[in-house]
Amino acid sequence: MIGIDLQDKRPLYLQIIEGIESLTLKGILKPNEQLPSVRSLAMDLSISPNTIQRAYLELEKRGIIYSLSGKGSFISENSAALEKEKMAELYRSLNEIVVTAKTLKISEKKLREKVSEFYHCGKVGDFFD
Amino acid sequence: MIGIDLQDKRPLYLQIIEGIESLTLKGILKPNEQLPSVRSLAMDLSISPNTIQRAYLELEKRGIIYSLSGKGSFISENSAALEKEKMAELYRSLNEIVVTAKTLKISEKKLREKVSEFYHCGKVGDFFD
Amino acid sequence: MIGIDLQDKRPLYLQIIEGIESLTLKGILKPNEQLPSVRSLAMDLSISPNTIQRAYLELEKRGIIYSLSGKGSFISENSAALEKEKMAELYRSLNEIVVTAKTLKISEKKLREKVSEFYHCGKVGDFFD
Amino acid sequence: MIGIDLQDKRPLYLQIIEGIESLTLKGILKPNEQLPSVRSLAMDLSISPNTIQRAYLELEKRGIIYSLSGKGSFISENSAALEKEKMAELYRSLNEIVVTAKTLKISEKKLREKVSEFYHCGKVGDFFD
DNA sequence: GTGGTCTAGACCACG
DNA sequence: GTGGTCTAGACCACT
Repeated sequence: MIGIDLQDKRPLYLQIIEGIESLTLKGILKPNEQLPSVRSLAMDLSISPNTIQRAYLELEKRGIIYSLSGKGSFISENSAALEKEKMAELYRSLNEIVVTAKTLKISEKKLREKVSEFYHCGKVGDFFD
Repeated sequence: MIGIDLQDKRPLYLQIIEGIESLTLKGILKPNEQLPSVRSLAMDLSISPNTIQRAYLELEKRGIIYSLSGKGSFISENSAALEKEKMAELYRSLNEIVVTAKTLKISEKKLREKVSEFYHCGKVGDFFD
Repeated sequence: MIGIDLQDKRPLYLQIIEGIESLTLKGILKPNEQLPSVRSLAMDLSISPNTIQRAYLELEKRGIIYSLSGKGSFISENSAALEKEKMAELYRSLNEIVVTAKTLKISEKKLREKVSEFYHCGKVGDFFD
Repeated sequence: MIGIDLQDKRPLYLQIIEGIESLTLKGILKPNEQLPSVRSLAMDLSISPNTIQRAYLELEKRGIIYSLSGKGSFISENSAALEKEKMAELYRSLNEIVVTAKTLKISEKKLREKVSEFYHCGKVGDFFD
């Protein structure tokens, strides 16, 4: 379900978080759906259960999932909040890029063209499947 | 000339590198201009000379500056190369963002509008003064 | 595994880099094999961990090794690239020597004879054991 | 007469030494010929007289030149010694290269071919004129 | 004075 | 335990 890249410089627990967030955004993981247990996911990905635990804890803190002791972890219902958060983050990045582009004297027109180009034939570098 | 942000998560030496690259791109630092010495910049920024040294070393390997033992460090001449490098990097980031935007179901139109908006009233998050 | 020579004029970190590159070329270090940790190698060689760290960092930038924070450092897989790089470097040196030999009026024949001589009974000045 | 390269990593005084040695080897500077004075050569090359002084001192120690106080510096007569020294140095380098070539599994035949190739069409990277 | 190398500590995030 | 960053000193060669 989630793919992790050991060569990736980002910490493993973050890759897992982003993987689950991504699956939730795409609607593959639905509200109240049960996540794999810490131990089984650790087995699947061949990494330490500690790392999974940490990811689940952080996801709970972010409100993406909720855990019921003895029962497991589940996707929470407020996926709308997640979506808003992600969009805000994306616009912040976009703003930064546009500002940098200006200092590089890239025209607004050129920038908008590039957006369209990438929108239709952008190569994906996705980490999840 | 260069400001550093201790709150920033990025390592100090990277902030210095990007600061000097930025000043070079903006034409504030001109080819063959002498940079502050390792020690004096360290004093100015109240950080260890070692950290400055590391930044200068990396800048030299990137071809942004050249250092002469016993004389000082200087901006190198091929700043055109730097500009191209930075543009490639920027387009890579933009591509990534556009792809993410698609998965968030943001329309191409909306994206282009945001670009224009940021282009004209983008708040700057600059590191220099 | 690696020996360093304090008498050698070249900086320690370079000796370490070349030591590991050499062991990799010779196939003694294999792809994905784990290197000694920064601290343990520092202890072994009785030098500062900082110096090892610097060498590992440079090796990673050269693509010889990859480092995973919290896990360790490993030989990377594209050792073919390393071999090509080393060969180009060697031919460059050889070219320089031949040119110098010409200014010293050493004949082509003499030079080729010397090559054969060294090829069969060349004394090694190796840094490893 | 001598060209120096400020960008070259080798110290200036060494570049001057090698420049004069090279001119001597080529027969351009003849035994007992007077060298430019420290001050005038410093002017010519736009560098500090200290640096020239250091080069001349070292050349005298090596027996390449001799100085008469109040009269100037002159090429000494034993240029044969210089030539032998340079040849020994060259063969040492060649030996080193051949040994390295063996570890790279370059055949003796290939190496001899390369020598001939470079001998006839070697691109020069000379520092003197 | 300059850059280049090195030491012997330290703290952090990660697994 | 690991690598990554940083400090506050030091010494060297060079100009």
